[in-house]
Amino acid sequence: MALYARGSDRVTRPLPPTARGRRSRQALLDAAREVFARDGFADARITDIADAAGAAHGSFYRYFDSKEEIFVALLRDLIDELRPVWSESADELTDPYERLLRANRVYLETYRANQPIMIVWEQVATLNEHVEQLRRESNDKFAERIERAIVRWQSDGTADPAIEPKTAASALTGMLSNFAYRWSVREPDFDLDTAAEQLSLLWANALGLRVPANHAPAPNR
Amino acid sequence: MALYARGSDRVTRPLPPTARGRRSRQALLDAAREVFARDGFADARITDIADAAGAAHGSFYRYFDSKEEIFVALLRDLIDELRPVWSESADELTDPYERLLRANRVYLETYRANQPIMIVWEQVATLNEHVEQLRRESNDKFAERIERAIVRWQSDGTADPAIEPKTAASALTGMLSNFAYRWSVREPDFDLDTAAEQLSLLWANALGLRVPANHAPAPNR
Amino acid sequence: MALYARGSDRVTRPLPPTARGRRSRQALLDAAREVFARDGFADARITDIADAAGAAHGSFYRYFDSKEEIFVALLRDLIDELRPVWSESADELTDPYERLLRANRVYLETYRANQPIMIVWEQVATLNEHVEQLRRESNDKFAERIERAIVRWQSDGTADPAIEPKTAASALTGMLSNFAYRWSVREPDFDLDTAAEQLSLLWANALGLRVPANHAPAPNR
Amino acid sequence: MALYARGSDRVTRPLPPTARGRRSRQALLDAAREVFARDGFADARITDIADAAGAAHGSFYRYFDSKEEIFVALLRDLIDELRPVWSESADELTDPYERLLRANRVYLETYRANQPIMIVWEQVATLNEHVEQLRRESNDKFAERIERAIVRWQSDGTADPAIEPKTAASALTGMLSNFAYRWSVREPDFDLDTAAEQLSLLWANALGLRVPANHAPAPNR
DNA sequence: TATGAATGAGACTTCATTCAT
DNA sequence: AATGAATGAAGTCTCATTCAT
Repeated sequence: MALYARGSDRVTRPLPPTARGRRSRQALLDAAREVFARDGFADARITDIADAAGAAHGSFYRYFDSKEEIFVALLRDLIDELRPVWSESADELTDPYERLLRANRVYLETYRANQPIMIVWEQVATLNEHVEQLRRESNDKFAERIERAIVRWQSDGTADPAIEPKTAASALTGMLSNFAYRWSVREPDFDLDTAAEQLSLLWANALGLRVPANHAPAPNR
Repeated sequence: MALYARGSDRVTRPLPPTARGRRSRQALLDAAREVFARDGFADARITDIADAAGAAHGSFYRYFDSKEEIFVALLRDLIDELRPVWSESADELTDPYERLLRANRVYLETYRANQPIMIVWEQVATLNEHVEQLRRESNDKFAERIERAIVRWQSDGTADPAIEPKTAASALTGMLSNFAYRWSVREPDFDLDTAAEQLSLLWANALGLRVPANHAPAPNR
Repeated sequence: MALYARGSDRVTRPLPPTARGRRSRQALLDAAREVFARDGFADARITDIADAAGAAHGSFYRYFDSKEEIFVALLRDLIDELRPVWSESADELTDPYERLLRANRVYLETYRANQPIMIVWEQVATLNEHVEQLRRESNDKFAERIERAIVRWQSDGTADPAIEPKTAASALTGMLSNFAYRWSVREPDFDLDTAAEQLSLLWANALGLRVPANHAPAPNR
Repeated sequence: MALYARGSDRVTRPLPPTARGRRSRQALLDAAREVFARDGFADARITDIADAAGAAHGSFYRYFDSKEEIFVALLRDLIDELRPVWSESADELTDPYERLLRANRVYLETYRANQPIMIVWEQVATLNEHVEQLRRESNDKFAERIERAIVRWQSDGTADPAIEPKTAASALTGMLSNFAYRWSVREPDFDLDTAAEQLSLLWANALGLRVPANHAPAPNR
């Protein structure tokens, strides 16, 4: 298949030299996002993508070698848009719960904003090694950020020392993404605020963090 | 949703009347499980299934109309094998944590025992409405069991009353299944005991349950 | 294919020796008529015929070798039912027009009573040599009867001597059958009396026969 | 029914944009006419059509979706060729019989010139709704022309007023087409002149038109 | 660069017919 | 005589990819 350079850099073909070429390439990418979102990966046909881009069938192959390749290129863009999710936020909220809540909100918001393509990403990850790896890296970045936070909180004495940070980070971020997926599929209009609070509560509890009184929802029932 | 008749009769077509026919059908099912596990759904060819069953090409169609249909029939069998996961266990462990731990272990064990086909199920669920529904039903049964338990524990005063049981049950069972999936894909030989304990700890904490001292792992690091 | 003995006798397999066998055979024939009428020849499947007869798939082949064979057997029965159409009627109506009218009525009635299978016969005749021959024979018998009548009428001085009897008989019986077909397909409930009278009028005129005043419809418009 | 755009554009898919494409499409149409004429509709295989056109298997599907579709496209061309049959002729022959004779001759000539494909058309019409409709439209145009003529002749006092024009037109054109079909199948080399005269005589008589003495064949026998 | 035509491997299905019980 | 399972040839259709213009 495609060959990878070390680390996270992939061999990518250079962008087209002419402006016209770059426009065509971008049109294909835009069209692809639309078509994948609508039809899923398996059912998307290259013809449809070319049609949607207003390009001839054969033009596709000037820019991309295969359906997989354009999908990966698409994901690169998407991953950039997801950066806020896993990048250490610059702001310095001191309260751990507040930070969790913010992170979870951002995650859910981003997921929802990109729902259809996120779902397809999920699908393709199960079918394609390369895409799986991209997802894993993206997941991992988020998980590593959480893992580092857990370690910090444990050394602060803020978090339950019995927790194994790596496992917990993986499990909790998994909980989040799985939740986002399930609810997107079932009830695309779920109430984001409530969901973010409940999930944050579960996280905080799970890690043994203290939840500020003003955030503890009214007792149930 | 789907209603089952008693015993081995399922809705959909009746089993073949002769023993020979039933043997053939079963051979196809066994072959299908093998082929799906090996090739995934999309790459599995009906020809391969027939071949693996030692049957002629066209014989497949005497018993199943399509790849999807045999896959669903296969899942029906699998779901029966998963019953212990979501059926209320008869035993009367009184300690909530103990019960969580047991449930999580059973889940992980079952998942691992059926790893390849579980992974394919996960994949197909994203591609196919009918299969997605089967998965959802299976998930829901487990989640409902957990939800009932949370409600009980909240009324006991054992669990955090701020937790919304339905959301929590969905999130926590999702965490479990996502974890099982991720680890199966990455490290099929992960240590099941440790994983079960860590996950149970997270669950217990998340719900506000007390963890018996003998189960709290040694402090980290 | 099947071998024919001389003349109109065909080699036919003997009827089954046991009563049960004969019943099965007949059930298949009845079922075939129904299925052919419903689905046409090309779309009728042997399975369907067997099913409709309440017989097992394989039983069909004990009695018939192929779809064609059962169709021909079916036509044999049908042709018997059509005998009144082409057999010289015993009664001695003296008036030529009266005899035409009667013949045409009988034809249309018979056609209509057997519409669906007649239409299929028409279809199969275009596809299958053997069936075409049966139809031709059936047509020819009718045409020959008409031809003989024309000759008689011409020697009587009742019919236009310029008419070539063979061509006319073929053309006019063709007109009749084509009319029956067209109207069956378009307006299965066409008014038979009116049609018979108009057609007879055309025949009589064409042949130069005198139409009795009481049969001449009121002038048009 | 179906509306045609001007010139060679038909409803349904637009013609290929490039000359090469149009050549390929036409090659397939030509090949199809040949294959259908040789094998009939049911036995014609798409593969054979592609082969006969010197095209690859899959190329067929760039231009036509199915065997039926190409057959219909073929008929559209054929119907254009049949136009002289049903279009009111410009010439002003005053004698009704002369006009009948000319119309019948044109019909028989055209039928004979396109014999093989006409026969297949006849066959397919019995199998396929769409084709049946095309045939009906074509028939109807001819019948309507005759119907108008009958009405005219009746108001002239030239034709038998007892005739119902619509029925007669349908019956007589049916006679013609049936005759053409029967004789094409049986004796492809029938004598066209004689047939045309006999048929015209029958028509003229049937309608009560006077036949010019020079056209009345010598008395029979 | 762009276009759209051409290719052909590959999978799916159907169903008449044969066979074992 | 009857049953229903098994067979496999035959044909359809799709679509990623290559090519000629």
